[in-house]
Order: sequence, then C-alpha cells, then structure tokens
Amino acid sequence: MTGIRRLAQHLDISIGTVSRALNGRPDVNEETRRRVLQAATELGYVPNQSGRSLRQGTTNIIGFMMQTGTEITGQGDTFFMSVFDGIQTVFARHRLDLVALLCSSSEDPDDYLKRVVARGFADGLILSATQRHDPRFEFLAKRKIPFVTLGRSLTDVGQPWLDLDFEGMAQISIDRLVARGHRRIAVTRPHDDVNLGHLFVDQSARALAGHGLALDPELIFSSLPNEAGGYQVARQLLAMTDRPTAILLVNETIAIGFYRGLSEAGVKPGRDIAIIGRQSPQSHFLSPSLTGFTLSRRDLGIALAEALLATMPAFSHLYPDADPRKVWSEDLIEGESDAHTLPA
Amino acid sequence: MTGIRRLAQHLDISIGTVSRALNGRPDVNEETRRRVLQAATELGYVPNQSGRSLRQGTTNIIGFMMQTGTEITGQGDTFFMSVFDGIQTVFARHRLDLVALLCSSSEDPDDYLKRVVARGFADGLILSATQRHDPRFEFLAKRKIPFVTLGRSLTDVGQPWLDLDFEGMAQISIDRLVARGHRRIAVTRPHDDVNLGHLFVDQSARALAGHGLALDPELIFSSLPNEAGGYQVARQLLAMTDRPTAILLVNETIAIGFYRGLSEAGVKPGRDIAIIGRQSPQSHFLSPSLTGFTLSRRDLGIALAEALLATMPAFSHLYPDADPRKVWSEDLIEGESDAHTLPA
DNA sequence: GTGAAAGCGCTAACAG
DNA sequence: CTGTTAGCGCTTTCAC
Repeated sequence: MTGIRRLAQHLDISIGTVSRALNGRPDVNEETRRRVLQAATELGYVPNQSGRSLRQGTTNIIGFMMQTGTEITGQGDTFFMSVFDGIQTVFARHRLDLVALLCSSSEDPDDYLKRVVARGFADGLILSATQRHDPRFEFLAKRKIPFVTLGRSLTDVGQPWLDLDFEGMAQISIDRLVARGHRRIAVTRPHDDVNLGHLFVDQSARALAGHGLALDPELIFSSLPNEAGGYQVARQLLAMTDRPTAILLVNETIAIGFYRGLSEAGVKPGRDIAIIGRQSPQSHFLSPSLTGFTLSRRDLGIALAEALLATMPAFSHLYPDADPRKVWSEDLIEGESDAHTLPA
Repeated sequence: MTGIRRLAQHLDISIGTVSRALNGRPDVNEETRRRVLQAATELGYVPNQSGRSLRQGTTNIIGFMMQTGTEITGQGDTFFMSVFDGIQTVFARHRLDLVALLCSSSEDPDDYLKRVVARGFADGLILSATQRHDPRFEFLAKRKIPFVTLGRSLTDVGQPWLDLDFEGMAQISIDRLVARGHRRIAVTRPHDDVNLGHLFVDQSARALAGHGLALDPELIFSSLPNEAGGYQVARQLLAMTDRPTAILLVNETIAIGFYRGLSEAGVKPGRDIAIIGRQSPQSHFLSPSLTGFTLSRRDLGIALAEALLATMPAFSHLYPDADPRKVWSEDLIEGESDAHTLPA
C-alpha cells in the first residue's frame, strides 16, 4: 500500500476525497481538508508525477533546451543561470518546475527535441541558440506544443520570441564610432548559423551605409563564441596590413580573449583601437574598461516566462498583455575601450 | 486513438506485441518486430514517459541538481556544460537522459530535493555544491534513491562521491611557494559552508605546519566564488599593512577579479605577489599567465556517471569496478604568476 | 509467438 | 460533502 491509497487508509477516508482535498477543490469539508493536509505533511506524501501526468496529460514541467559542450553555448558563464532565476520567479507562482533539457553535443538537436516531445516530457519549452533556419519551430508548431524562443529566426510559425536588440546595438555602436572619426570598422560574428550573427552583421552594414561607408568583407571576423575565439580574432586582426581602427564584439565572452591578444602585441584598447562589446561578469574586470551593452538577465528570464505562459491555454488569461514578440534593448555603458577620437 | 494503441491498430496486431517488439523482447517474430519498428519510425511513435514510468516505476532520467542565480554556483555554466557532456557519453549507452534540476535561489535546496524525489522524477541523482553537513544525503539514503555527489561532506551515508583533490592542490601549492622563499601565504575560501573550503584551508594549514609555518587567520579570505569576490579579496589584501607575499585561489572564477584588483594598485603577479589558482577558459587569457591546476571536466563527468550507475541495481553489473569514491587529482600548469623567488 | 487483461497512481465524473 | 469507479499509456503476466 503506497501513495494516495496509503494516505487514504491512514485517514480512513476514500482516495477521491484525499485527492480533492489536496488539490484545493471547493467541495471538501474544511475539517477533512485540514486532516488530509496534516497527514500528508506527516507522512511526507507528494503525488506521484507519473500518475498525475498520465491522468491529466500535463507534467507541470517546462523545459529549457540547451546544448552541452563548451564551444557551443556562446553565452558567458553565468548568463543562463541568471536567466533561469528570472524564469523561476514567474513559474513558482504556478507550481511549474523549470528543468534544463541537456542535448548532448553528439546528438542532433532536432532529434533530441522530437524525443523529448513524444515522450510527453514537458508542457512547454523554451528554446535558445535559434538558428537562421530552425526546423524545431515547425515541429513544435505541428505538435501544438507551447514554446517560446530566446532568439529570432527566419523560420516563423507565429511563435512568441524574445531577442536581444542586436540591430540596436549595431546601430548605436556604429554611429558612436563614426562620430569619433572611425571609418574602418570591423565586426565579429559567431562561426555557425545562429541567427544573431546575421542580424548583427546586416545592421552594421546598413548603419555604415547610412554614413556613406561600406562594411569591408575582410573586416567580418567569424569566431567561436568563447574566449579562445576572441583571441583568434585579435591575432587575425593584428596580422592585417590595413587594420581596422575599431571593432564590435557581438558575443559576451570573446572580449577577454580579444583583450589578451591585443595586449600581447602592445595594442591598447581606447588608444590604438576602439572596442565596443557586451558587458558580462567577466568583462567588468577588463582593463581598460570595456564600453559595452548590458542587460538584466533576470528580467529577460521573467519576460521569457511570461511570454511562454501567455501562449499556454491554462495560463494565458493571467497574462493578457504579455508581449508575444519583443526586442530587448540593452543599455550602453561607457568605458575606456573606445575613449579616443581619431584625427580628421 | 493514440499512442501504442494507434500503432497496434495500424498494424492490426495487439498492443502487447507492439510493446514487446519495441522493447526488444526475444519472444517476438522477427518479421513482426521489423514491421513494428518500421511503423514506429514512420508514425514518429515514442512511448509516453508517464505511462511507462507508472508501470515500471522508473523514468530513465537522471537529475543533476544545481542552484540557479549567479552568486551561488561558483562554477560557471561552462564548467558544468563540459561535465554534462562527459556524463552524457556514458548515459547515452543506456538510453538514460540527463536533465538539470534547477533549484531556484529562493527555494530551500532540501525542500526542492524532497519534492523532486517524492514526485518520482528521476531514477538517480547527482548532487553538486555539497555542504560540510548536507542533509540531502540522509534523505536520499533513507528513500534509497541512487545518487552520487560531486564533492565530499562530513555527512556520510556511504554514498559514492567524486571530488577534486583540494588537499593535493593545497599541499603542492604550499610546498612550491615555500620553496620559493614565501613565508607569509594567504588562502581564499568560499563564503558559505561548502565543504571544499574546509578541506582546502585545513590542508593548507597542515602543509604550512610541515614547513614550520603557521596559517595566519588574517590571511584566510572568504569570498563569493565569482569575479567580484576575487576583486574584493584583492582590495582587502592590498589594504593590509603586513601583506602576504603569496596567495592560493581556490575557486576558478575569482582569478579574474583578483588580477584586476591588483593591477589597479600596480601590483604585478609573479613580481610583487605570487598566485596559484585554477585554470579555466577565462584564466587562460590572464596576463601574466596564471600558475594553476587544471582538469578534464569531461573525464570528470564520465567518472561521475559511472560511479552513479555502479550504485544502481539495473546497471551495477556493467560497472563492477567503478571507483565508488575518488579524489580527482589535477595537474599544475606553470605560469608566470608565481615565477619570482623571494630573497632569503 | 500472440492476444487478452490486470494494474501502476492518480484525477474527474457521477451517484448518492 | 463523500465514496465509487473508469481510464490516462504502458508493460507484463497468463492463457492459448
């Protein structure tokens, strides 16, 4: 005898009543409810999730899909941890649990997702690392699984998304650098087909065009979105005969490696080259200080969670005006890495 | 009509046979099995996890419990991402899925764990951030949930564990620094009651004693296990009248902040102070280069997975000589941060 | 080698 | 307000 049955027997009432009492149904005698709740605490009873899921067709679990292995993630160390924390403050209100679905680097993400969905693992999903064309979206839409993505894509099935304002970052950065006399400006982009790379490079080109300048294809540096990638970019850049005078770093993590690569050659940010990047817990400790964009990861998480809940039938009424698609703008923190002005 | 029932109807055989065919039971006609497997692929059938779990009492899921929020983890995402990747190479052989159980920073870890277990969420667990006294161990042992911990604890219920060799790091570091003429050596430790802090500080003291030296309590710096914590330590250290000549950094992430704090005061590692720390993707790009310990996170993950499986009845026969408790030693990579020798 | 049927723990519909 | 019961999808006896 185990589970709800044991609890019922212990209290000498039926399992139906126990279930109703625990699930807050109104049609239960308050005294009965009190006894049930107390006994549940005493005996440490918690409903078995499998039984409940099987019956209700829901799991109360939301999955955040991410790839494991270090080269891939691209966000800095604690990026996701902070986002998770924001998500959870929202989910806690609805007794939803967030788990990270870890797709091994040796498994195809699309296959992994299919498996997770078919198993009925989660009630909703959050996808990150959205690709320029992302088949996962279509699959989920066909299966009518609620999901939200952190990142846009050319694939559009009407799902909600949140994304950082890469166009805004590009525009502001370019305007700022041009105003300081820079004409030869480089940009970085991730090596793979993740969507943000396209957004960032394209908008940089447009912004430059607005000033009558062109984005030299030689000045688009592809890199792994990690420290080593940044170091590589620095080496490549330093080897050029006609070096850029400024560069935009699109990934958070690459600044550290990039700085190191420069310093080995005695090239100093804010004097010999202008850098605009993104703030992170690590970049905070670079010297000269980095001029870069910052955002509240926690707030981003909260918005992600609300956007997802707004698409789930069971919760949508609670989030009537959650923004289904939103570009999340970031603030520029001025540092010393682009402090100098070029002579005219 | 859905699930296995639909598949059976489609093939015009019974659901029992379908189940047996899919689960590789021997008592199935090979031709039948072939048809079932093919139909399953065509229709994209994957067994519902809740139904299966309810029946079998297992979930085929292993949970890795971690706390969200940035200050707490101390290790970066990338640390865990690499460990996960190692774990998954082992689990893939047994069709086990690894998920990260994300305990919100606002929830008590012990309560969270109870909830997860009672729900029957996972067949086994991996715990990190082990505390000096960790009630989670006793709880899991009582419930007979297989688990392994990344980190030791004074709490001992006979569970398997893996841990980094903090004593070895302390001993080697101290010996090395003393040999270079250092007598006044500082150590860091995490601010909370995580077990590794105790191990590291205690062994440092013993190692010093071996050289006839004492660990000055003033030279034990508690810090948040992140970049900001390292910066704080540097500030405190610089403010002292009788500064140490060397320091051991126990956390991976603090080196960056610590370097920055020093450089603001013009204090240079390897000249004005000796530093021994731990290598990480970020520390790789510090200058002067950090002398520090390194390990293969992926191999650590593999060992963790094997240690866990060795305790699970369903798999133990496959891992007869997995080491149930192992201190994982790290290699010292010589850098420039402790290059100098003190005058006698 | 296959089909029929029980039952895992739970919730919801229905009867009282 | 409470008890009884069907059935969620699946695996596993037990007959045949």
